[in-house]
Amino acid sequence: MTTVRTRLAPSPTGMMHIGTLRTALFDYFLAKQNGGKFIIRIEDTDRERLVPGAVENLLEMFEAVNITHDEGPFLCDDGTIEERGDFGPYVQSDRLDLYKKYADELVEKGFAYPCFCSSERLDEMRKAQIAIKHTTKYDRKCLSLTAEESEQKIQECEANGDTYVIRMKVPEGSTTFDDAIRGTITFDHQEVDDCILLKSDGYPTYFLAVVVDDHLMNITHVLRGEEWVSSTPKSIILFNMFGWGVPIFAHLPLILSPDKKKLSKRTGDTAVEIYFKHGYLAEALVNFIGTLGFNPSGDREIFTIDELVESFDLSKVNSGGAVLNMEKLDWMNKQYLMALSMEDVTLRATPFVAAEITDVVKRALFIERSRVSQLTEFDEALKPYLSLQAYEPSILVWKKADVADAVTQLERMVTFMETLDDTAFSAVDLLESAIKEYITHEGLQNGNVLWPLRVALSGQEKSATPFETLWVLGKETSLDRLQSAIAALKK
RNA sequence: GGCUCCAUCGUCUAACGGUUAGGACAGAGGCUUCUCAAGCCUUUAAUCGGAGUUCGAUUCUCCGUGGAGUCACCA
Repeated sequence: MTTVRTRLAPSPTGMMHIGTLRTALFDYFLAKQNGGKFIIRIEDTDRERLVPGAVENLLEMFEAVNITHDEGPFLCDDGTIEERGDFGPYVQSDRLDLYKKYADELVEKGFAYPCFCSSERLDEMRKAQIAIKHTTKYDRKCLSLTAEESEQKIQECEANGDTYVIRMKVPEGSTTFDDAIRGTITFDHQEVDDCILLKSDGYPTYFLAVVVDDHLMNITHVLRGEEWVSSTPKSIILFNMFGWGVPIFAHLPLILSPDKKKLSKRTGDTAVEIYFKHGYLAEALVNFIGTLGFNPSGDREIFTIDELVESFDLSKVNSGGAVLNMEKLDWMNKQYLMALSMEDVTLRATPFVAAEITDVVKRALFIERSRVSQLTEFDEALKPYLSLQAYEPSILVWKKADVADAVTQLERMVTFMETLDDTAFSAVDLLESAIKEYITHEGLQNGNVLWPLRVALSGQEKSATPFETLWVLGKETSLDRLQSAIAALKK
Protein backbone atom coordinates (compact mmCIF):
# COMPACT_ATOMS: atom_id res chain seq x y z
CA MET A 1 0.00 0.00 0.00
CA THR A 2 1.32 3.38 -0.93
CA THR A 3 1.65 6.14 1.61
CA VAL A 4 -0.86 8.93 1.28
CA ARG A 5 0.90 12.12 0.25
CA THR A 6 -1.06 15.33 -0.06
CA ARG A 7 0.26 18.72 -0.96
CA LEU A 8 -0.71 22.33 -0.72
CA ALA A 9 0.59 24.23 -3.71
CA PRO A 10 0.01 27.93 -3.18
CA SER A 11 1.42 30.67 -5.33
CA PRO A 12 3.07 33.41 -3.30
CA THR A 13 1.01 36.25 -4.68
CA GLY A 14 -0.28 37.73 -1.45
CA MET A 15 -1.54 37.01 2.00
CA MET A 16 -2.68 33.45 2.62
CA HIS A 17 -6.28 33.05 1.48
CA ILE A 18 -8.98 31.56 3.67
CA GLY A 19 -9.73 29.05 0.91
CA THR A 20 -6.11 28.01 0.96
CA LEU A 21 -6.44 27.37 4.66
CA ARG A 22 -9.43 25.13 4.08
CA THR A 23 -7.61 23.16 1.40
CA ALA A 24 -4.60 22.89 3.71
CA LEU A 25 -6.78 21.63 6.52
CA PHE A 26 -8.35 18.95 4.35
CA ASP A 27 -4.92 17.98 3.01
CA TYR A 28 -3.74 17.70 6.57
CA PHE A 29 -6.77 15.73 7.77
CA LEU A 30 -6.42 13.24 4.94
CA ALA A 31 -2.69 12.76 5.33
CA LYS A 32 -2.70 12.45 9.10
CA GLN A 33 -5.66 10.13 9.14
CA ASN A 34 -3.77 7.73 6.92
CA GLY A 35 -0.39 8.11 8.52
CA GLY A 36 0.74 9.92 5.40
CA LYS A 37 2.66 13.08 4.62
CA PHE A 38 1.49 16.60 4.03
CA ILE A 39 3.70 18.66 1.78
CA ILE A 40 3.90 22.34 0.96
CA ARG A 41 5.18 23.32 -2.44
CA ILE A 42 5.54 26.91 -3.55
CA GLU A 43 4.31 27.60 -7.06
CA ASP A 44 6.14 30.77 -7.93
CA THR A 45 6.27 30.48 -11.68
CA ASP A 46 4.49 33.75 -12.29
CA ARG A 47 7.32 36.18 -11.81
CA GLU A 48 5.13 39.22 -12.29
CA ARG A 49 2.64 38.51 -9.56
CA LEU A 50 5.20 37.54 -6.98
CA VAL A 51 4.72 39.30 -3.66
CA PRO A 52 7.70 39.52 -1.31
CA GLY A 53 6.95 38.04 2.08
CA ALA A 54 4.09 35.91 0.84
CA VAL A 55 5.85 32.64 1.65
CA GLU A 56 6.72 33.92 5.11
CA ASN A 57 3.12 34.93 5.65
CA LEU A 58 1.94 31.49 4.59
CA LEU A 59 4.29 29.72 6.96
CA GLU A 60 3.43 32.10 9.79
CA MET A 61 -0.23 31.35 9.31
CA PHE A 62 0.49 27.65 9.46
CA GLU A 63 2.26 28.21 12.72
CA ALA A 64 -0.57 30.34 14.06
CA VAL A 65 -3.07 27.68 13.19
CA ASN A 66 -0.92 24.95 14.65
CA ILE A 67 -0.67 22.80 11.57
CA THR A 68 2.68 21.36 10.68
CA HIS A 69 3.64 20.00 7.32
CA ASP A 70 6.09 17.18 6.84
CA GLU A 71 7.99 18.45 3.83
CA GLY A 72 8.58 21.76 2.14
CA PRO A 73 9.81 25.15 3.21
CA PHE A 74 9.95 25.88 6.93
CA LEU A 75 10.31 29.15 8.77
CA CYS A 76 13.37 29.28 11.03
CA ASP A 77 13.58 31.26 14.23
CA ASP A 78 15.81 33.83 12.60
CA GLY A 79 13.22 34.48 9.92
CA THR A 80 14.99 32.64 7.14
CA ILE A 81 13.40 29.81 5.20
CA GLU A 82 14.84 26.34 5.00
CA GLU A 83 13.62 23.29 3.13
CA ARG A 84 13.14 19.87 4.64
CA GLY A 85 12.20 16.64 2.87
CA ASP A 86 13.54 14.16 0.36
CA PHE A 87 11.68 15.41 -2.66
CA GLY A 88 12.96 18.95 -2.95
CA PRO A 89 13.48 21.55 -4.01
CA TYR A 90 9.99 22.52 -2.91
CA VAL A 91 9.99 25.88 -4.65
CA GLN A 92 9.27 25.70 -8.34
CA SER A 93 11.65 28.44 -9.36
CA ASP A 94 14.41 26.16 -8.07
CA ARG A 95 13.27 23.38 -10.37
CA LEU A 96 13.42 25.16 -13.73
CA ASP A 97 15.79 22.68 -15.38
CA LEU A 98 13.38 19.91 -14.64
CA TYR A 99 10.47 21.53 -16.45
CA LYS A 100 12.59 22.41 -19.44
CA LYS A 101 13.73 18.81 -19.66
CA TYR A 102 10.22 17.43 -19.54
CA ALA A 103 8.91 20.00 -21.98
CA ASP A 104 11.65 18.99 -24.41
CA GLU A 105 10.73 15.39 -23.90
CA LEU A 106 7.17 16.10 -24.90
CA VAL A 107 8.27 17.98 -28.00
CA GLU A 108 10.48 15.07 -28.99
CA LYS A 109 7.63 12.65 -28.54
CA GLY A 110 5.40 14.86 -30.66
CA PHE A 111 3.12 15.69 -27.70
CA ALA A 112 4.05 19.34 -27.67
CA TYR A 113 5.22 21.95 -30.14
CA PRO A 114 6.85 25.35 -30.24
CA CYS A 115 4.62 28.32 -30.95
CA PHE A 116 5.83 31.64 -32.30
CA CYS A 117 2.59 33.57 -32.36
CA SER A 118 2.67 37.08 -30.99
CA SER A 119 0.34 38.09 -28.22
CA GLU A 120 -1.20 40.58 -30.64
CA ARG A 121 -2.13 37.82 -33.04
CA LEU A 122 -3.51 35.72 -30.20
CA ASP A 123 -5.64 38.61 -29.00
CA GLU A 124 -7.10 39.14 -32.44
CA MET A 125 -7.72 35.46 -32.85
CA ARG A 126 -9.64 35.37 -29.58
CA LYS A 127 -11.66 38.42 -30.47
CA ALA A 128 -12.69 36.80 -33.71
CA GLN A 129 -13.64 33.60 -31.90
CA ILE A 130 -15.72 35.49 -29.39
CA ALA A 131 -17.41 37.40 -32.21
CA ILE A 132 -18.70 34.15 -33.70
CA LYS A 133 -19.43 32.78 -30.22
CA HIS A 134 -16.87 30.04 -30.26
CA THR A 135 -14.78 28.72 -27.43
CA THR A 136 -11.57 30.68 -27.31
CA LYS A 137 -8.69 28.37 -27.96
CA TYR A 138 -5.45 28.39 -29.87
CA ASP A 139 -6.01 27.83 -33.57
CA ARG A 140 -2.88 25.67 -33.93
CA LYS A 141 -1.27 27.89 -36.51
CA CYS A 142 2.21 26.84 -35.41
CA LEU A 143 1.30 23.16 -35.33
CA SER A 144 1.26 23.22 -39.12
CA LEU A 145 4.93 24.14 -39.18
CA THR A 146 7.24 21.34 -40.28
CA ALA A 147 10.07 20.25 -38.02
CA GLU A 148 12.52 22.11 -40.23
CA GLU A 149 10.48 25.29 -40.21
CA SER A 150 10.18 25.15 -36.43
CA GLU A 151 13.88 24.56 -36.05
CA GLN A 152 14.62 27.46 -38.34
CA LYS A 153 12.31 29.77 -36.45
CA ILE A 154 13.89 28.77 -33.16
CA GLN A 155 17.29 29.62 -34.62
CA GLU A 156 15.96 32.98 -35.76
CA CYS A 157 14.52 33.69 -32.36
CA GLU A 158 17.76 32.92 -30.67
CA ALA A 159 19.66 35.01 -33.17
CA ASN A 160 17.61 38.18 -32.84
CA GLY A 161 16.37 37.85 -29.26
CA ASP A 162 12.78 36.94 -30.05
CA THR A 163 10.89 34.48 -27.91
CA TYR A 164 8.66 31.48 -28.35
CA VAL A 165 6.68 29.13 -26.15
CA ILE A 166 5.96 25.41 -25.97
CA ARG A 167 2.36 24.33 -26.31
CA MET A 168 0.70 21.07 -25.47
CA LYS A 169 -0.76 19.19 -28.42
CA VAL A 170 -4.07 18.04 -27.08
CA PRO A 171 -5.01 14.74 -28.71
CA GLU A 172 -8.45 13.94 -30.03
CA GLY A 173 -10.90 12.17 -27.80
CA SER A 174 -12.04 12.89 -24.30
CA THR A 175 -10.91 12.64 -20.70
CA THR A 176 -12.95 11.11 -17.93
CA PHE A 177 -11.91 11.10 -14.33
CA ASP A 178 -13.37 10.16 -11.01
CA ASP A 179 -13.42 13.08 -8.67
CA ALA A 180 -13.35 11.87 -5.09
CA ILE A 181 -15.98 14.44 -4.18
CA ARG A 182 -17.98 14.90 -7.36
CA GLY A 183 -17.91 11.54 -9.07
CA THR A 184 -17.35 11.00 -12.77
CA ILE A 185 -16.57 14.04 -14.89
CA THR A 186 -15.96 13.99 -18.63
CA PHE A 187 -14.48 16.61 -20.92
CA ASP A 188 -14.35 16.43 -24.68
CA HIS A 189 -10.91 17.41 -25.92
CA GLN A 190 -12.60 19.78 -28.32
CA GLU A 191 -12.95 21.97 -25.28
CA VAL A 192 -9.37 21.68 -24.16
CA ASP A 193 -6.99 24.36 -25.34
CA ASP A 194 -3.46 23.71 -26.58
CA CYS A 195 -2.26 25.57 -23.53
CA ILE A 196 1.22 26.88 -23.03
CA LEU A 197 3.51 24.56 -21.09
CA LEU A 198 6.70 26.55 -21.13
CA LYS A 199 6.57 30.31 -21.20
CA SER A 200 8.87 32.51 -23.19
CA ASP A 201 10.77 33.43 -20.04
CA GLY A 202 11.68 29.79 -19.55
CA TYR A 203 9.32 29.30 -16.66
CA PRO A 204 6.70 26.58 -16.87
CA THR A 205 3.04 27.36 -16.58
CA TYR A 206 0.99 25.84 -13.80
CA PHE A 207 -0.21 23.09 -16.13
CA LEU A 208 3.23 21.62 -16.71
CA ALA A 209 4.79 22.34 -13.34
CA VAL A 210 1.98 20.87 -11.30
CA VAL A 211 2.02 17.59 -13.19
CA VAL A 212 5.77 17.20 -13.14
CA ASP A 213 5.99 18.01 -9.45
CA ASP A 214 3.03 15.97 -8.32
CA HIS A 215 4.57 13.01 -10.08
CA LEU A 216 8.11 13.57 -8.84
CA MET A 217 6.88 14.16 -5.30
CA ASN A 218 4.74 11.01 -5.32
CA ILE A 219 1.58 12.92 -4.58
CA THR A 220 -1.36 10.55 -4.20
CA HIS A 221 -4.25 12.97 -3.66
CA VAL A 222 -4.68 16.34 -5.31
CA LEU A 223 -7.05 18.49 -3.26
CA ARG A 224 -7.79 21.88 -4.77
CA GLY A 225 -10.57 24.36 -5.26
CA GLU A 226 -13.45 23.83 -7.61
CA GLU A 227 -12.08 26.49 -9.93
CA TRP A 228 -9.61 23.87 -11.14
CA VAL A 229 -12.12 21.35 -12.39
CA SER A 230 -11.99 22.57 -15.94
CA SER A 231 -8.22 22.36 -16.09
CA THR A 232 -8.07 18.81 -14.82
CA PRO A 233 -8.22 17.21 -18.27
CA LYS A 234 -5.04 19.11 -19.16
CA SER A 235 -3.31 17.57 -16.16
CA ILE A 236 -4.52 14.09 -16.94
CA ILE A 237 -3.56 14.36 -20.58
CA LEU A 238 -0.07 15.34 -19.47
CA PHE A 239 0.20 12.53 -16.97
CA ASN A 240 -0.73 10.17 -19.78
CA MET A 241 1.71 11.71 -22.24
CA PHE A 242 4.51 11.10 -19.76
CA GLY A 243 3.20 7.65 -18.99
CA TRP A 244 2.81 8.48 -15.33
CA GLY A 245 0.17 7.34 -12.87
CA VAL A 246 -2.65 9.78 -12.25
CA PRO A 247 -3.30 10.89 -8.66
CA ILE A 248 -6.75 11.01 -7.13
CA PHE A 249 -8.38 14.37 -7.73
CA ALA A 250 -10.78 15.99 -5.28
CA HIS A 251 -12.19 19.40 -6.09
CA LEU A 252 -13.32 21.23 -2.99
CA PRO A 253 -16.41 23.43 -3.03
CA LEU A 254 -15.73 27.13 -3.21
CA ILE A 255 -15.95 29.41 -0.23
CA LEU A 256 -18.52 32.03 -1.09
CA SER A 257 -19.24 35.54 0.08
CA PRO A 258 -22.81 36.42 1.10
CA ASP A 259 -23.64 37.25 -2.53
CA LYS A 260 -22.88 33.61 -3.36
CA LYS A 261 -19.92 34.52 -5.51
CA LYS A 262 -16.42 33.20 -5.09
CA LEU A 263 -15.00 34.99 -2.07
CA SER A 264 -12.85 37.88 -3.16
CA LYS A 265 -11.12 40.73 -1.44
CA ARG A 266 -13.92 42.99 -2.56
CA THR A 267 -16.69 40.92 -1.05
CA GLY A 268 -15.21 39.74 2.22
CA ASP A 269 -12.18 39.03 4.27
CA THR A 270 -10.01 36.65 2.31
CA ALA A 271 -6.73 36.81 4.19
CA VAL A 272 -6.31 34.36 7.05
CA GLU A 273 -4.24 36.97 8.81
CA ILE A 274 -7.23 39.31 9.01
CA TYR A 275 -9.11 36.78 11.09
CA PHE A 276 -6.33 36.73 13.61
CA LYS A 277 -6.18 40.50 13.59
CA HIS A 278 -9.92 40.57 14.21
CA GLY A 279 -9.28 38.51 17.31
CA TYR A 280 -10.37 35.01 16.42
CA LEU A 281 -8.69 32.08 18.10
CA ALA A 282 -6.84 29.56 15.98
CA GLU A 283 -8.89 26.67 17.35
CA ALA A 284 -12.12 28.42 16.46
CA LEU A 285 -10.92 29.27 12.98
CA VAL A 286 -9.78 25.71 12.36
CA ASN A 287 -13.04 24.34 13.70
CA PHE A 288 -15.05 26.74 11.59
CA ILE A 289 -13.15 26.51 8.33
CA GLY A 290 -12.47 22.80 8.75
CA THR A 291 -16.16 22.03 8.93
CA LEU A 292 -17.10 24.21 5.99
CA GLY A 293 -18.19 21.75 3.35
CA PHE A 294 -17.50 18.82 5.58
CA ASN A 295 -19.41 17.69 8.61
CA PRO A 296 -18.54 14.72 10.81
CA SER A 297 -22.29 14.09 11.34
CA GLY A 298 -23.94 13.95 14.70
CA ASP A 299 -25.44 16.94 16.42
CA ARG A 300 -22.15 18.50 17.35
CA GLU A 301 -20.47 21.72 16.34
CA ILE A 302 -17.28 21.90 18.33
CA PHE A 303 -14.44 19.66 17.25
CA THR A 304 -10.76 19.58 18.04
CA ILE A 305 -8.36 19.25 15.18
CA ASP A 306 -7.63 15.65 16.18
CA GLU A 307 -11.31 14.81 16.08
CA LEU A 308 -11.52 16.28 12.61
CA VAL A 309 -8.51 14.27 11.51
CA GLU A 310 -10.17 11.15 12.81
CA SER A 311 -13.57 11.68 11.25
CA PHE A 312 -12.56 13.25 7.96
CA ASP A 313 -13.94 11.56 4.90
CA LEU A 314 -13.38 12.90 1.39
CA SER A 315 -16.52 11.23 0.09
CA LYS A 316 -18.55 13.14 2.65
CA VAL A 317 -17.33 16.53 1.53
CA ASN A 318 -20.15 18.58 0.05
CA SER A 319 -20.03 19.60 -3.55
CA GLY A 320 -21.95 22.85 -3.24
CA GLY A 321 -20.24 26.10 -2.36
CA ALA A 322 -20.43 27.42 1.19
CA VAL A 323 -21.15 30.95 2.28
CA LEU A 324 -19.09 32.21 5.18
CA ASN A 325 -21.42 32.66 8.15
CA MET A 326 -19.59 35.18 10.26
CA GLU A 327 -22.15 35.12 13.07
CA LYS A 328 -21.47 31.47 13.50
CA LEU A 329 -17.73 32.10 13.62
CA ASP A 330 -18.35 34.67 16.36
CA TRP A 331 -20.40 32.18 18.30
CA MET A 332 -17.81 29.48 17.87
CA ASN A 333 -15.01 31.80 18.88
CA LYS A 334 -16.92 32.63 22.02
CA GLN A 335 -17.31 28.96 22.83
CA TYR A 336 -13.56 28.57 22.75
CA LEU A 337 -13.00 31.82 24.59
CA MET A 338 -15.23 30.76 27.47
CA ALA A 339 -13.29 27.54 27.87
CA LEU A 340 -9.95 29.33 28.32
CA SER A 341 -8.09 29.25 31.64
CA MET A 342 -6.83 32.46 33.22
CA GLU A 343 -3.31 31.81 31.98
CA ASP A 344 -4.51 31.04 28.46
CA VAL A 345 -6.78 34.01 28.16
CA THR A 346 -3.95 36.26 29.32
CA LEU A 347 -1.65 34.75 26.74
CA ARG A 348 -4.11 35.14 23.91
CA ALA A 349 -5.35 38.58 24.84
CA THR A 350 -2.03 40.23 25.60
CA PRO A 351 -1.31 41.27 21.99
CA PHE A 352 -4.69 43.00 21.88
CA VAL A 353 -4.42 44.84 25.15
CA ALA A 354 -2.84 48.27 25.42
CA ALA A 355 -2.67 48.27 29.22
CA GLU A 356 0.10 46.70 31.22
CA ILE A 357 -0.70 43.11 32.18
CA THR A 358 -1.22 43.36 35.92
CA ASP A 359 -3.02 40.95 38.20
CA VAL A 360 -6.12 43.10 37.95
CA VAL A 361 -5.97 42.89 34.17
CA LYS A 362 -5.51 39.14 34.27
CA ARG A 363 -8.52 38.71 36.48
CA ALA A 364 -10.56 41.11 34.38
CA LEU A 365 -9.66 39.24 31.20
CA PHE A 366 -10.69 36.00 32.80
CA ILE A 367 -14.07 37.40 33.76
CA GLU A 368 -14.68 39.26 30.52
CA ARG A 369 -13.76 36.32 28.29
CA SER A 370 -17.32 35.07 28.42
CA ARG A 371 -18.71 38.47 27.59
CA VAL A 372 -16.79 39.24 24.42
CA SER A 373 -16.68 37.24 21.23
CA GLN A 374 -13.41 38.49 19.83
CA LEU A 375 -10.06 39.27 21.38
CA THR A 376 -10.19 42.78 19.95
CA GLU A 377 -13.07 43.59 22.29
CA PHE A 378 -10.96 43.07 25.39
CA ASP A 379 -9.32 46.45 25.31
CA GLU A 380 -12.66 48.17 25.61
CA ALA A 381 -14.00 45.65 28.10
CA LEU A 382 -11.04 46.27 30.37
CA LYS A 383 -11.58 50.01 30.77
CA PRO A 384 -14.11 49.95 33.62
CA TYR A 385 -11.69 47.88 35.66
CA LEU A 386 -8.64 50.00 35.00
CA SER A 387 -10.31 53.22 36.07
CA LEU A 388 -13.77 54.24 37.08
CA GLN A 389 -15.51 55.81 34.12
CA ALA A 390 -17.63 58.88 34.79
CA TYR A 391 -21.28 57.97 35.18
CA GLU A 392 -24.61 59.52 36.08
CA PRO A 393 -25.23 58.92 39.84
CA SER A 394 -28.89 58.19 39.17
CA ILE A 395 -28.00 54.85 37.60
CA LEU A 396 -26.89 53.68 41.05
CA VAL A 397 -30.52 53.43 42.06
CA TRP A 398 -32.23 50.11 41.44
CA LYS A 399 -35.51 50.40 39.54
CA LYS A 400 -37.48 49.15 42.58
CA ALA A 401 -35.72 51.39 45.10
CA ASP A 402 -34.89 55.04 45.68
CA VAL A 403 -31.85 57.24 46.27
CA ALA A 404 -32.06 57.04 50.04
CA ASP A 405 -32.11 53.26 49.93
CA ALA A 406 -29.14 53.16 47.56
CA VAL A 407 -27.13 55.34 49.93
CA THR A 408 -28.09 53.21 52.92
CA GLN A 409 -27.22 49.96 51.17
CA LEU A 410 -23.89 51.26 49.98
CA GLU A 411 -22.92 52.57 53.37
CA ARG A 412 -23.85 49.32 55.05
CA MET A 413 -21.97 47.41 52.37
CA VAL A 414 -18.85 49.43 53.10
CA THR A 415 -19.12 48.48 56.74
CA PHE A 416 -19.67 44.84 55.85
CA MET A 417 -16.83 44.70 53.38
CA GLU A 418 -14.41 46.05 55.90
CA THR A 419 -15.02 42.89 57.90
CA LEU A 420 -13.98 40.70 54.96
CA ASP A 421 -10.40 39.47 54.94
CA ASP A 422 -8.07 38.60 52.05
CA THR A 423 -9.29 35.03 51.99
CA ALA A 424 -12.81 36.18 51.23
CA PHE A 425 -11.45 38.18 48.30
CA SER A 426 -9.48 35.26 46.91
CA ALA A 427 -12.34 33.74 44.96
CA VAL A 428 -15.56 34.84 43.29
CA ASP A 429 -17.47 32.02 44.94
CA LEU A 430 -16.37 33.04 48.43
CA LEU A 431 -17.36 36.64 47.82
CA GLU A 432 -20.69 35.58 46.49
CA SER A 433 -21.55 33.33 49.39
CA ALA A 434 -20.37 35.88 51.94
CA ILE A 435 -22.48 38.64 50.45
CA LYS A 436 -25.50 36.44 49.86
CA GLU A 437 -25.27 35.30 53.45
CA TYR A 438 -25.11 38.90 54.58
CA ILE A 439 -28.19 39.75 52.54
CA THR A 440 -30.15 36.85 53.96
CA HIS A 441 -28.97 37.52 57.47
CA GLU A 442 -29.98 41.17 57.27
CA GLY A 443 -33.29 40.30 55.68
CA LEU A 444 -32.56 42.36 52.56
CA GLN A 445 -33.48 41.96 48.90
CA ASN A 446 -30.82 41.04 46.33
CA GLY A 447 -31.73 43.90 44.02
CA ASN A 448 -31.55 46.59 46.70
CA VAL A 449 -28.04 45.54 47.63
CA LEU A 450 -26.51 44.08 44.49
CA TRP A 451 -27.62 46.64 41.93
CA PRO A 452 -26.08 49.69 43.61
CA LEU A 453 -23.06 47.64 44.60
CA ARG A 454 -22.44 46.44 41.09
CA VAL A 455 -23.00 49.84 39.47
CA ALA A 456 -20.80 51.55 42.06
CA LEU A 457 -18.02 49.08 41.33
CA SER A 458 -18.27 49.07 37.56
CA GLY A 459 -19.68 52.52 36.89
CA GLN A 460 -21.95 50.85 34.37
CA GLU A 461 -25.54 49.73 34.09
CA LYS A 462 -24.50 46.55 32.31
CA SER A 463 -21.53 44.65 33.59
CA ALA A 464 -20.24 41.45 35.09
CA THR A 465 -21.65 40.38 38.46
CA PRO A 466 -20.72 42.40 41.58
CA PHE A 467 -18.91 39.35 42.97
CA GLU A 468 -16.76 39.02 39.87
CA THR A 469 -16.05 42.73 39.86
CA LEU A 470 -15.07 42.72 43.54
CA TRP A 471 -12.73 39.82 42.91
CA VAL A 472 -11.09 41.64 40.00
CA LEU A 473 -10.78 45.00 41.73
CA GLY A 474 -9.72 43.81 45.19
CA LYS A 475 -10.81 45.20 48.52
CA GLU A 476 -9.10 48.55 48.46
CA THR A 477 -10.19 49.73 45.03
CA SER A 478 -13.67 48.39 45.63
CA LEU A 479 -14.06 50.38 48.83
CA ASP A 480 -12.82 53.52 47.08
CA ARG A 481 -15.42 53.13 44.38
CA LEU A 482 -18.18 52.55 46.90
CA GLN A 483 -17.17 55.71 48.76
CA SER A 484 -17.21 57.81 45.62
CA ALA A 485 -20.62 56.42 44.71
CA ILE A 486 -21.96 57.39 48.12
CA ALA A 487 -20.47 60.84 47.76
CA ALA A 488 -22.00 61.26 44.31
CA LEU A 489 -25.44 60.28 45.55
CA LYS A 490 -25.29 62.65 48.50
CA LYS A 491 -24.32 65.59 46.38
C1' G B 1 -22.02 32.46 -25.20
C1' G B 2 -19.29 27.21 -25.09
C1' C B 3 -17.94 23.68 -21.52
C1' U B 4 -18.20 21.84 -16.49
C1' C B 5 -20.11 21.67 -11.77
C1' C B 6 -23.88 22.54 -8.15
C1' A B 7 -29.10 22.77 -5.83
C1' U B 8 -32.44 20.62 1.97
C1' C B 9 -34.70 26.35 6.64
C1' G B 10 -31.89 33.37 5.62
C1' U B 11 -26.78 30.81 6.52
C1' C B 12 -23.65 26.14 7.76
C1' U B 13 -25.40 21.34 7.49
C1' A B 14 -27.77 15.84 8.87
C1' A B 15 -30.87 12.05 6.99
C1' C B 16 -28.06 2.52 3.84
C1' G B 17 -34.88 4.42 -1.05
C1' G B 18 -39.05 4.03 4.40
C1' U B 19 -37.75 10.04 9.88
C1' U B 20 -43.48 13.93 12.52
C1' A B 21 -37.06 16.02 7.19
C1' G B 22 -32.75 16.36 12.57
C1' G B 23 -28.87 19.77 14.56
C1' A B 24 -26.19 24.57 14.68
C1' C B 25 -25.84 30.07 13.80
C1' A B 26 -29.04 34.12 13.27
C1' G B 27 -34.49 35.67 14.51
C1' A B 28 -38.89 35.52 17.99
C1' G B 29 -40.83 34.26 22.86
C1' G B 30 -40.00 32.52 27.78
C1' C B 31 -37.34 30.72 32.26
C1' U B 32 -33.26 32.06 35.38
C1' U B 33 -31.53 36.69 37.29
C1' C B 34 -29.39 42.93 40.61
C1' U B 35 -27.91 44.27 34.84
C1' C B 36 -25.38 42.31 30.62
C1' A B 37 -23.34 37.81 29.13
C1' A B 38 -23.82 32.68 29.73
C1' G B 39 -27.20 28.67 30.50
C1' C B 40 -31.97 26.23 29.94
C1' C B 41 -36.89 25.74 27.48
C1' U B 42 -40.22 26.86 23.46
C1' U B 43 -40.83 28.67 18.61
C1' U B 44 -40.67 30.72 13.18
C1' A B 45 -38.20 28.58 8.80
C1' A B 46 -36.24 24.05 3.87
C1' U B 47 -36.10 19.20 0.24
C1' C B 48 -36.10 24.67 -6.97
C1' G B 49 -40.09 22.90 -10.77
C1' G B 50 -41.93 18.84 -13.89
C1' A B 51 -41.92 13.96 -15.55
C1' G B 52 -40.20 8.90 -14.80
C1' U B 53 -38.30 4.26 -11.94
C1' U B 54 -40.41 2.22 -7.28
C1' C B 55 -45.18 -0.39 -2.85
C1' G B 56 -42.46 4.12 -1.33
C1' A B 57 -38.33 9.24 -3.60
C1' U B 58 -34.59 14.73 -0.17
C1' U B 59 -32.08 10.33 -1.90
C1' C B 60 -31.98 7.06 -8.47
C1' U B 61 -32.89 8.75 -14.03
C1' C B 62 -34.34 12.49 -17.55
C1' C B 63 -35.98 17.45 -18.87
C1' G B 64 -36.45 22.27 -17.36
C1' U B 65 -35.14 26.48 -14.05
C1' G B 66 -31.78 28.89 -11.11
C1' G B 67 -26.82 29.63 -9.33
C1' A B 68 -21.58 29.07 -9.68
C1' G B 69 -16.81 28.05 -11.89
C1' U B 70 -13.87 28.35 -16.16
C1' C B 71 -12.51 29.79 -21.01
C1' A B 72 -4.38 34.16 -20.30
C1' C B 73 2.93 33.48 -21.79
C1' C B 74 -2.24 33.87 -13.67
C1' A B 75 -2.30 30.26 -10.58
